[in-house]
Amino acid sequence: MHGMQEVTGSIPVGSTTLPLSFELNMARPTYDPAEIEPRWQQRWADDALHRAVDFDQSRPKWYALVMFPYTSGDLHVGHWFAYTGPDVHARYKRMKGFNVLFPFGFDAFGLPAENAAIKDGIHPSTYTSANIERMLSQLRTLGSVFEFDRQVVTSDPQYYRWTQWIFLQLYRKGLAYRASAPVNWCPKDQTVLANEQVIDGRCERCDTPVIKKELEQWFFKITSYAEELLKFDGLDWPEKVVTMQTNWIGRSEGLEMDFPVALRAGGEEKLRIFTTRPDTLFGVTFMVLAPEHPLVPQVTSDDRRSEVDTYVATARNASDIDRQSTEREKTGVFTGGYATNPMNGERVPIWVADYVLMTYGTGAIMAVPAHDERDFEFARRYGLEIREVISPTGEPSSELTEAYTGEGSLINSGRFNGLVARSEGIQEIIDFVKSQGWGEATVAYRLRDWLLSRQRYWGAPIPMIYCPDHGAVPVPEDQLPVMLPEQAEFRPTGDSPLAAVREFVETTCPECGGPARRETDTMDTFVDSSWYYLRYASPQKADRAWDAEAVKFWLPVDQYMGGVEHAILHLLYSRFFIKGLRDCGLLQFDEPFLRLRNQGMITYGGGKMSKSKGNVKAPDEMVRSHGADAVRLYMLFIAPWSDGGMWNEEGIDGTRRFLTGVHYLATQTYPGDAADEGESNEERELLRLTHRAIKSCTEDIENFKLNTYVSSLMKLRNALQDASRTAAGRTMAYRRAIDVLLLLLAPAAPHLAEEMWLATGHPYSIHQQHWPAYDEGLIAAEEFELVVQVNGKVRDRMMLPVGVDEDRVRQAVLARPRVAEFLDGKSPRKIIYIEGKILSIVA
RNA sequence: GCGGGAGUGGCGGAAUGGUAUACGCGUCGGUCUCAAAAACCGAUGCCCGCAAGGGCUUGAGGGUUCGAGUCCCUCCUCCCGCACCA
Repeated sequence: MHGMQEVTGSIPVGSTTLPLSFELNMARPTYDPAEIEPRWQQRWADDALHRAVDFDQSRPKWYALVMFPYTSGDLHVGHWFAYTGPDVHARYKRMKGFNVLFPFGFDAFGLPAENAAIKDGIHPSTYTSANIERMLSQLRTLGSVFEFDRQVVTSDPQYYRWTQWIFLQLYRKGLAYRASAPVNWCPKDQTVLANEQVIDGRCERCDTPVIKKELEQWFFKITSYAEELLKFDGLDWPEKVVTMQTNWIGRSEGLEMDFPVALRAGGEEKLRIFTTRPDTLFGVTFMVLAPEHPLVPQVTSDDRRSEVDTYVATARNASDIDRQSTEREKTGVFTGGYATNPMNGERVPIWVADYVLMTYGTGAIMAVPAHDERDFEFARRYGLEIREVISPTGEPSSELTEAYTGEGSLINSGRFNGLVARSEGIQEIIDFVKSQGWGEATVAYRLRDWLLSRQRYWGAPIPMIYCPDHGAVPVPEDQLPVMLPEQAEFRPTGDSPLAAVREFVETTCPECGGPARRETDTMDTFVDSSWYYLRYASPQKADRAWDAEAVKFWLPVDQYMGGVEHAILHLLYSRFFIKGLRDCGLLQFDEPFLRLRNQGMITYGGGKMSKSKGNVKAPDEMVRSHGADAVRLYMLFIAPWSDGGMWNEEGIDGTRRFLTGVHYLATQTYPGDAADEGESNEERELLRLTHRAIKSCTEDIENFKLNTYVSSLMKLRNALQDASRTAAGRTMAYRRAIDVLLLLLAPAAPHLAEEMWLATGHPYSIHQQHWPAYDEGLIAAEEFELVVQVNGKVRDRMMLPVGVDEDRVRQAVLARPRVAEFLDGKSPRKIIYIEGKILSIVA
């Protein structure tokens, strides 16, 4: 025994006094996580306890997925925080009777490995496999139920072979194409940068402002799905993510319309513009072309030529931060050319200015300074005319000090005067423009096609061959994978590293057998991650990307969990892939992820943990000193899973104490002689709090409110500890309550729960038990505490039987001396009774 | 600028319009100990009061209500996303 000393006495509990016997000075026997945790992990792995069963029709399936990590180094507590919640949820779903698929893999291609390779002179593949080993061993110590048998690694040739195959399917469908485009270029590192490597217009690595460079690139035609990607019907996604994607796609309805322009060389050309405000057409006082617009040279007059050329050259070389800043004063030059506004026949000057983007709409605008803030600013600066065509009063304003973008009616607009701006005005003018054949209603999207080629080494080679006679030819499918050559100079030189590997580049044309060159660019890693969740359905399949039946069985993903930083790119790309592959006839569903849940971020030392920032906190030491169960509970308890927060490990003692307490209750009171089942008040009370705990734990896990799930477990433990010191501690209800505590604890602290399950005389394994059910009828108490308010303040409380009728409540309350005191002789003007809760008296 | 989210004890946080501060950390007191740690027991929002008790309190200010952390209006602060998108 453990120096236990029995003391008897009494403590007041509520209004009654209960007999009591409790232990003093008891150093609680603790348990050794280092002994029990690895033991159970081994046993569960040997028994394949958590294996998903393909084609099992006897249970509902549940495909739970966490976003797979980059192989950039050790797992840190941020990863653990992210994975513990989903792990608990998956375990819970298994106990609820689901056939759960919960796989894990690694996003292994990409810049982290390449950068480490450049820095330390290690080959990216060596670096990557070392990290994978390390991360896997950490995940095992966490006691997670990820199914590692289905592991997917994107840099494995048996995986990227199918990434290349998918590229070819999309290419054949016309969804992948090659075109010249401006890309991000870092002048210092002499390399192209991925969009996500450009932070606020600067190179992520050297902080140099990035410029645009024109290069031949590969694109996926995601824009042809812009409209469908705006639909989220049937998806249970966070509002925030839906909004972000919707804004990113940026749908705008408007008018495309031609303005005739006289060319310098003689003749006439049509300048096409896009506007969302056709109702302001009579307010056009100038036109603006983007510097890259093809008509610029043709409309520029001889006397303006040198100035225009200089401006265009400067704009092309300007860095993104300079060009995109809204703070900067707008600049531009007059071309000397003129366009005609078909609406009123007026001649309007054509300017070039870099506030107009070649990449949106048609790269040209009609400027209406009176009703557009940007045009207003520009007109002010260059002394251009500002003509009001919309007025809130219907009368011209005396002076415009800023662009008026509000409601009003049309003025100075010929036959359209008096129409309501926006709604009516837009419609009528579009109809008129259409009837004249000047243009038509269109929809513009902010979304651009997905630039997928990278001039980088560590990625899947794009499976194309260039033949002098046959042009771009796809690599035949039976020649996949196009292997990434092991030896290559991957330091950035400004050229694709693969271009320097002769054995790789030199090949023959699949069409004619003549000499040909391979494509030397590799694919963006977002391509790899756009389909990995399909591979999990049949990861070992050697002769195809996926087994159609397995995909049909498991997909779509029921619940996808990860950081909100992937709200746009990864999730949008994945949705595009599914729709594209569906249209290739390869899939029969429309959306990859039915339900999406985002965890919050764990910050440390003022920011997101990342290896490059050096503020990483590893969980390993905590696991050694407190055990995986305590760390798991702490991860759940530290903050709401969806919020995250600042890392702080001071509270870990609390979850460890809790587990020690559970261990104590389960070992010290079992096996004891339980008295026959009775119907005592204590037993009914135990039953009540047990069912109450089941209810709140169930609801909390369902809703991913995992911090309150843990606090419910703690409340139940506290209550059982109190009960253990009374006669109630020797009843069947108490023993059942201990069982329930262990079952409810099992998803969060799987090792201790299993150990105690056996220690209390149950058969292996607790993880194959059913999640306990609760009975609402048993939760209801027999008495309730009525709160009495007088004039809005709580003045008294009293115990009453449940179901007591209102008249009796009123009588009882009005008879109370404290109530009389606060009524101070006045008679109540109004009495409100909320059944079972509160009685509010207004005097 | 536009869009989204959030402001509650010393700290992390909890609260279907109905007892604000659950649960935990920390702190303080106690038990045990030569002592300390651990463990256990208890107290712990703030102010006044010996006490009984009273008053105040959810970023600020108004409003609706018998009753507001929660709903409405005005404002402040912080975080996240997009940002010259015509």
